[in-house]
Amino acid sequence: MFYEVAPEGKVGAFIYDYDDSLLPGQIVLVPVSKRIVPGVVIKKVAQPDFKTKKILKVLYSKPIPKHLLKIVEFVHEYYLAPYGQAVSLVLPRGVEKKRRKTEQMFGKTRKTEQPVKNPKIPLNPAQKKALEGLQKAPGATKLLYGVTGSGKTNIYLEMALNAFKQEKSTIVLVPEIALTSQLVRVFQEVFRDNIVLIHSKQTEAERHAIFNSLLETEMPKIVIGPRSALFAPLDNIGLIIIDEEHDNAYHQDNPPRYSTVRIASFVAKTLEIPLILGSATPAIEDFYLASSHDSLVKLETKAKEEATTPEIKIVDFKDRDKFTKNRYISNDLIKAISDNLESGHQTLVFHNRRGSAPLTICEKCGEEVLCPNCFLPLTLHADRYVLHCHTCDYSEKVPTNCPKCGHPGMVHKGFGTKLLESELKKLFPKARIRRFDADNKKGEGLGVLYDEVRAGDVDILVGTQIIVKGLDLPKLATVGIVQADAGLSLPDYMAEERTFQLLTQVMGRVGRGHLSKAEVIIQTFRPEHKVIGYAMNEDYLGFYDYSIKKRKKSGFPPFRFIARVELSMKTEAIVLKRIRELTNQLSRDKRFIVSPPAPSFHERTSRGYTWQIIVRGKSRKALLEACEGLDKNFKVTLDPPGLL
DNA sequence: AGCACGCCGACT
DNA sequence: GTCGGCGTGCTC
Repeated sequence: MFYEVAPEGKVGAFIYDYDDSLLPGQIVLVPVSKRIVPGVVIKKVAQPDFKTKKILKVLYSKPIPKHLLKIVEFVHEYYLAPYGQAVSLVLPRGVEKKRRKTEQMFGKTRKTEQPVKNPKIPLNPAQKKALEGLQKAPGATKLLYGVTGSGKTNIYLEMALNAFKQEKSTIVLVPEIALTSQLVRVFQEVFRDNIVLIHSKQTEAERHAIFNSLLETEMPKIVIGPRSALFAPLDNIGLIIIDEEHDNAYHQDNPPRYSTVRIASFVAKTLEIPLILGSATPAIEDFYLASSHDSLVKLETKAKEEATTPEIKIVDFKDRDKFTKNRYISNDLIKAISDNLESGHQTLVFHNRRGSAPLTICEKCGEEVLCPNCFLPLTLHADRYVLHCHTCDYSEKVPTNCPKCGHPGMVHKGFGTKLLESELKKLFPKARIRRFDADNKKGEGLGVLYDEVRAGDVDILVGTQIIVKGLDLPKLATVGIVQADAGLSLPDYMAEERTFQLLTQVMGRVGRGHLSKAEVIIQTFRPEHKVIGYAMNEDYLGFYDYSIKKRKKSGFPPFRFIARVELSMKTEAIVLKRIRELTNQLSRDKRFIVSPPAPSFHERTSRGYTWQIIVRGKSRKALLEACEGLDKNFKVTLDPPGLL
């Protein structure tokens, strides 16, 4: 008998033969050229007119759930991903490996299960209304726009409980499990050991074991995990929840590039189950889609009344009178920090740039020190006195003389968290200052820091965006945003949305009802900028309105689909020639808007030059067809989560 | 991913 | 003319 099998890898689906009969979705081992790789049986086919190889082994007698096969098909078509890449999403890493015998994680029968006690989830009137709204909303995908502190988790719980009572499983997706301990805790209180957690610290073998148990079990489960948890091999899914649906972590940035929200929406539609997207700052795209499908539910009442509204102060960076004590830290922020030190409160100093200085240039000839591999500027790390590449990890000693003209005067431009840390140390020598960003060593995890900060062992916390996701710091009185407009001038239609979300998140660290004092100090070169205004007023709806009009006018998502087409070649001349030819060719098709060629973010690598164009079209089908026909040298990314 | 094939420059 | 560099395309 002959079967179409999609093997893992950068290949399509092939036809093999096998003596016994097989079911679509069975995981098998097949030979592909000289390698042996795992793959999934797609379907039975007629004998082809070429000689086929044999399926070597059947790894699982039970096929993976049908919706996972449909996901493979969907990702293949919707993102133009090779079958093999799509398959890699639904198989755990190392399925082909033999594992030592492990304890069954949970049994097949009801007896071994800890029953859920009959819990009553307290819902306030606003939450009840929102729940009803979600239940009534048409279609599968629904957006729960709930302001911070409105209690979205209780609604998730109630819906998951309803599904559970009907013997159905729920998948709860969170951006990063480490930062979601609160959500996990409340779910555990209700569902006990019916919860299956997936997190990044699990080993390949542990994940494999989880895969096996989920595939085997017939009991309803609550699977909580990052984006990959969407591919849990559950047969009886009744509900999918994506918390903080706007979060960047829901986009996979290595191939196959996909949006978790888009795939989940597809799954919900095919299984005819609800998908709940929850956020206080939904992605502009998703808010638009939800409101035009009448599936938007608003929850605008805060559950806890004690929460204090923060006092917000804007400091114009251009006004040097406000920076007489320090170049980067305003007098207002310095005053706030000293007040907090006196009263035993904490201050968070936020700046989304690591290192000491992002640029090192020769003061005479202007030569920039670049990474020899990536050709991107090297960042100064003054504590170790090295220049470091944040892209490839290359590092070198700081040159004393210009590598080009030999002039003995290199200057460092710009500033990062390490510089802020040392400035703060000078200003407050007695304060306990802690910096936290991606430069921290392994083992110095967020958890350790979090405990330290909660215990009150830290006075001033300096950090980048990794510090601000979901932390609840009871002694935090002031948040200082060092340069709120950093990132607003990037040539990317997503730049404003990302800045708004980041600012909202940073500001949200304060005023959570622990202290009577809650203060945000926003330093910016552009105090008049609309986005900063919406963020400081916590006006998501205003920001949405402003953004959607802009998107409509300029023809960006959700009004057009985007494809980014990149070309890498060894010489710049050839790249330019060929990408210009492509631009002209695509521009002739009136269904597309083609941006002029621009150097990619990683413009030069040691292997060559990369340029890109952005193609936009109202019809995804037309866009897919145009991209499908391109020469293989062109690398296509559909729906890139940004242009850079 | 890994490997064969084939086109082009360098060299005995 | 031959060796080998690597760019290109295929794997059922």
